[in-house]
This record gives sequence, C-alpha cells and structure tokens, in this order.
Amino acid sequence: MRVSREQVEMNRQQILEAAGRLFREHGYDAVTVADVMSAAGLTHGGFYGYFKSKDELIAQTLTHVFAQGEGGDSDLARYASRYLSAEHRDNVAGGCPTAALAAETARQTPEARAIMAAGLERQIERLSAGMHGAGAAAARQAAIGGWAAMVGAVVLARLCDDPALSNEILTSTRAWIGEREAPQN
Amino acid sequence: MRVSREQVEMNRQQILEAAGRLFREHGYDAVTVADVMSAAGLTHGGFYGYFKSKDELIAQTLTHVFAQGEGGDSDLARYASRYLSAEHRDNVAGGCPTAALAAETARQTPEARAIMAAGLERQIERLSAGMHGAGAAAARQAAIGGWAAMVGAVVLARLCDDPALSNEILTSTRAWIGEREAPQN
DNA sequence: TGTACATCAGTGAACGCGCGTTCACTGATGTAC
DNA sequence: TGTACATCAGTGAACGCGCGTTCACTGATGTAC
Repeated sequence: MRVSREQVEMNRQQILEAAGRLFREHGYDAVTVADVMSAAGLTHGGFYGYFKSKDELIAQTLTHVFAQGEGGDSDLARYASRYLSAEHRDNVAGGCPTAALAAETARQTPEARAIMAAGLERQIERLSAGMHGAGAAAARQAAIGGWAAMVGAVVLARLCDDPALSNEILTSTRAWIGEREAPQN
Repeated sequence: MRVSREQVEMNRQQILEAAGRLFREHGYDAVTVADVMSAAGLTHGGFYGYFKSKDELIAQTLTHVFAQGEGGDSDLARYASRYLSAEHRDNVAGGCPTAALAAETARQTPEARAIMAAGLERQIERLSAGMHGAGAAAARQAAIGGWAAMVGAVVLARLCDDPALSNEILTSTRAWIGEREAPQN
C-alpha cells in the first residue's frame, strides 16, 4: 500500500533514528535489518526501497547521528562535565556514537570509517576553538588529549559492573582533565 | 585420530592464541569458530572437545590474552610511550585487548565483561603503584585519567585513514599526558 | 618389554536456524484528462 | 473539481548462504596384562 511522500520522508527518519539507537546499544552485527525496520514500525521487506544494503544503512545512520549530535558546548570543562556524567554513561542508545561504536566502525566499510573520522576531526576543531588562553597548537593538543580521555573513560566506565569503580573512572577522569586545563595560564 | 596429551595442551594454546589475534583484529561476531580452528591448524568439528560454546571461548581467550599481556612497565610515561606508538596502533591483532574489544565486550556475557573489568582494575592498580611523588588518591586519579586517555587515543588513531591525523592523536595525547605528570611535584 | 584392547582427539558431513536480500503482489497515492 | 488509471511504498513469503553446534566414524594413543 503506497503512502504519501511526507510519510516516506518520515519513515526514512524513523528508520535512521531506530538504527542509530539500536546500533549504539547492540553494535552493528547484532542488529538485523528486520530489527531496525520493526523498531521503525515497518516490515523488513520494505528496507530496500530506502537503502541498497545494510552497509549503506550503517553509513547513512552514522551521518544522521553525527549531524544531530554536533553543535554542542565547545568549552572543554563544561563539555566533559556532561560527557563524563552517569547519565551519559547509562544512555548508550542515545549517547556519543564514538564511545559506542568507534572500534567497530574501524572494521566497517571505508565509507563508514570516513564518516566517523570526519566527525572526529570536527570535534577536535570545535574543542580547540573553545580553548581559552592558549596558543593554537597547545589548544589543539589539549582538545585531542581531553577528547581521547573522555572517549576512553566512557568506554571503560560502561565495561564495569561495579558501580563504584565505574563512577570513579568518570569522576577521576573529569578531575584529571580539569586539573590539566585550569592552571594552564 | 587421537593425539598425545602434550599435543592436546599445545592445540589448546594454539586455539587461544589464534582466537586472541582474530578477535582483536575482526571483533567477536566477525570471527567464526571455523576461522579460529583453521588458524590453529585444526578442523572445526574438534572445537567442542575444547570449549562448550563460542561464548566460553571468548571468556577463556580474554583470560589468556590478559594473562600474557600483564606485568609490563608500571611507569606511566614509559608505558604511554609504547602504548601510544605507531607500532602498537598498527598491531591490532597483537595489541591491547581493551583498545580493540572493550566496547564490544561490554555487550558480551557477564563472564566476559567481568574478566575484562578485572583486567582494568589490575591495570589501574599497576599504574597507580608506579606513580612517583604523589599521594595515593592523586596517583590513582592520574592512573585512571592517563589510562582512559591512552585507550581512547588508540581507538581514535585506528579509526583515521589520514596518517597525519592518526599520528597527531598519538603524539598529542602522549605529550598531554606527559605535561600533566612531569611538573606535578 | 611386548602385545591386545579400550579410549578418545580429530575429521568432515549434516542439522537447524537466522541472516541479508529478492520478489510477486496489494492497495493507497498521485496524475492526466 | 471529478474520475480513471498508472505509479510505487509497503507486505510477507521465499531464496541462498553461512553460522554454531552435533554426531558417527577413524585411527593413533594410552593402558592392562
């Protein structure tokens, strides 16, 4: 049964939204095309009217998730405060795609790798630009170091079953980044 | 054809060794039981004489890889120097299991999670113990922050197709960790 | 120490099963007059 | 504006295929005498 053009566009967004959440939560391999379509309220057969393969869905989903996730705070300390929160750690499906999927994406198609790598470069530039009171080179270095620490900390915090250790990783990394930044100038 | 007891033990080690390399390089899902057995020089049918499931192989492989990877340098700066090298970045199959598999392991069985989480706790303790000229709490905080930054940096560096950006992530993170540590006392 | 037999590690075919993908069909939408 | 028809988004069954796992069989190893 044919649906309206607006409905088609809405369905496309629903599919990308569902895929974004499912991929972050379970990884690319564990999520099936049928899972995504079902979460979007459709049946699996219609998938290939929207995408020509699961790999294309992965690439377009990454583009979609990065597009809506960017434009946040460019101040490192404030960004880290939210990034290294228990809320973000516990919100895998709606959280940072890099923390959830970077290692797996490195094994995906060149297209998927390139999309995430481009997001990484923009993130470094955003955090560099928000760094106050430091030269451009020092700012970029601090942006890279701080971003690496944030991503690593969330990955490690999500691995821990012990909530005390998990929380310690978040708060210690946050403090560690803060110490590095504050007394700089 | 039955083989000797020593051969059985050697085969077991070969299977764990092959699984360790293949899982780190390709991820758990992309590596099949037949891939592992073939890499170990055996046929897939014999697998269940060694392990009762693929999940058990994953857990025992993590134990094996962590066991042989630990006992390294406990000085943060020297450890970071090797960890954040191009050699380590390019050696996924033989490199740090946490950088290669942490996010995926968080989605595996409780047993696999627990094994990697235990490795994380030991790593934090090792780096804390190697921290000179700081109180116990500050040492542990620096160990956690430094370790998170190292893991994050290797994950991000492996994602980049652009070698300049990839190298920059490694060297900037290394410098950033070094700055934080050296002028401390 | 040698021999006969029981054990069991390894083999490879076979099993369900679920995956990505395809396709004939349906019926609401969009369009031509 | 209304009507008749063409279009095409969505459905669900079906397709190969490869996966984890099982199993009957083989033949070298280990053991009892």
